Amino acid sequence: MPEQPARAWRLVLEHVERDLLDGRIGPGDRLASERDLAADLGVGRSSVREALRVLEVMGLIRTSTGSGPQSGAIVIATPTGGMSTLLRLQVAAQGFPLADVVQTRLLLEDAVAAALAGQDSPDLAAAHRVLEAMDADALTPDEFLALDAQLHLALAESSGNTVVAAIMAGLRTAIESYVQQGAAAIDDWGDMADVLRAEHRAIVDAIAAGDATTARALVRAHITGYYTAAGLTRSTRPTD
Amino acid sequence: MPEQPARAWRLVLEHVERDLLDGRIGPGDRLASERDLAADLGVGRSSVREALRVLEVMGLIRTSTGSGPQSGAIVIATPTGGMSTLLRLQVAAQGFPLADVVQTRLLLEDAVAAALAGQDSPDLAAAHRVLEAMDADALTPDEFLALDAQLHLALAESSGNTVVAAIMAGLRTAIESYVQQGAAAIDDWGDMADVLRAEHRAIVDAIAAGDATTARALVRAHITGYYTAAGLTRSTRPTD
DNA sequence: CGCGCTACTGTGGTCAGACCACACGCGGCG
DNA sequence: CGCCGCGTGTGGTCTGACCACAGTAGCGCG
Repeated sequence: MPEQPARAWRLVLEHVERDLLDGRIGPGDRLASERDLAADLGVGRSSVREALRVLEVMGLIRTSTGSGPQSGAIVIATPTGGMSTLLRLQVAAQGFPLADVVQTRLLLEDAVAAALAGQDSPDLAAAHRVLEAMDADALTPDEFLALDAQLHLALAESSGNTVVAAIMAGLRTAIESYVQQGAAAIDDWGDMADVLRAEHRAIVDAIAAGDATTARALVRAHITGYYTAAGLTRSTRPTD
Repeated sequence: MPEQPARAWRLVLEHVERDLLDGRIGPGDRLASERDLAADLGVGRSSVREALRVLEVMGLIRTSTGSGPQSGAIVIATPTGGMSTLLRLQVAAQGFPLADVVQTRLLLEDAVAAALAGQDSPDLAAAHRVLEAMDADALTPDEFLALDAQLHLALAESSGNTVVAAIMAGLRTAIESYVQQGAAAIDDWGDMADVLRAEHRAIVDAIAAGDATTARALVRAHITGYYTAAGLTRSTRPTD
């Protein structure tokens, strides 16, 4: 073991993780105040803050000012935010090629569709609500894409796997700016929106019918089709 | 928009992300010094540090003391570390049920095996090296499991999808302590190790033969088999 | 006695300044 | 010419201070 030089903020991070693992604290509980943590662990308050900042960005805690039961750092464990931030930054820093992100999304969407189709009575209520919202006529591309993201996320959540849902949301966020840029490159957005609407309904119908094979195929065609049209198969730059 | 109260550290985070997206900085480049960043953005140095700490934990930068070209904060973009930390913490905070993590891993391993089997000449050199290392007789369960992780990771990396590889490494880390605990619950570890060795070779052989269907089936059996034996199908506690 | 307002207390958020250990690199010394 | 030492800039940490904020306790008034 290289025996890290025991950075103070890491001490705090490990302390909180230990408390979580041992069940001393859980979702909804308050962490000790920054000043108390600093005193307990023998580190400066700034080091405590650095650790809490990490936990906050990762979606583990929520911090609020003021006093009372709702103030301070509270364990929330909402993975989506942290996953989105991580993937978005990694894509920005070129740690993740765009193509790999798209491919991974394809893989997960495919699995989600198959899993849902295999369920006895998949909960498609949320998906149907979004489908109806997407029928509105006066949607801008950004609004439409936001609903599109909501639909795919609703399907992922219905599949019951929180990890897959969080990763999919993160992947989606990571390439959001690229997708929006791609939408601008599409000639007739109205046509494309109609095509996407039809594809969405076909996918949901196939899932409802329990036809996993068809659902998978439709999902693959839906995603690859859009990305090809938006020119996302080759590397693009988001802003310039 | 709720218009966040513009927290100072977030300003720094967005500034760095912008620089990354616009290509002003990239892998290998140095960030401005903490003091310079603080002065440029009009925030305190502690706020800069909180943002950099987040970037460091997420695997975006590496910081070193001293002077010279290798000192300071350097963009590295190694996603594995950040993904592992995120997933591990979320599991610890009960944001991710263990079952979902296992299921997601299964899904990804399955896809990796199929993708590799579909390649013309998959690069299995790394996998073979690990296979040989696992043949050693005097391996403790922990050592064996570490090699096992290395093998699965090698396969994921060979598949060429960095996102999938990073996520798989992260999932593996997240449940590491549970897996180790499960190993202790297995009656005859020597037998189990032999079974695992045989399964590994069968998987790699199926991939080399280009038999995707067999490879998928073997992978599923391999993983579910071990998790069942280790009692990881129901919720367990890592330490008590 | 009861209601409402105020001041207090404890929280995170931020900044400024100080000190340390460290590593590079330049310049002087042998 | 080579080597050693100190200067300089870096992150790492701590301290202390101040702010805004929210809940609460207590006081004063009706």
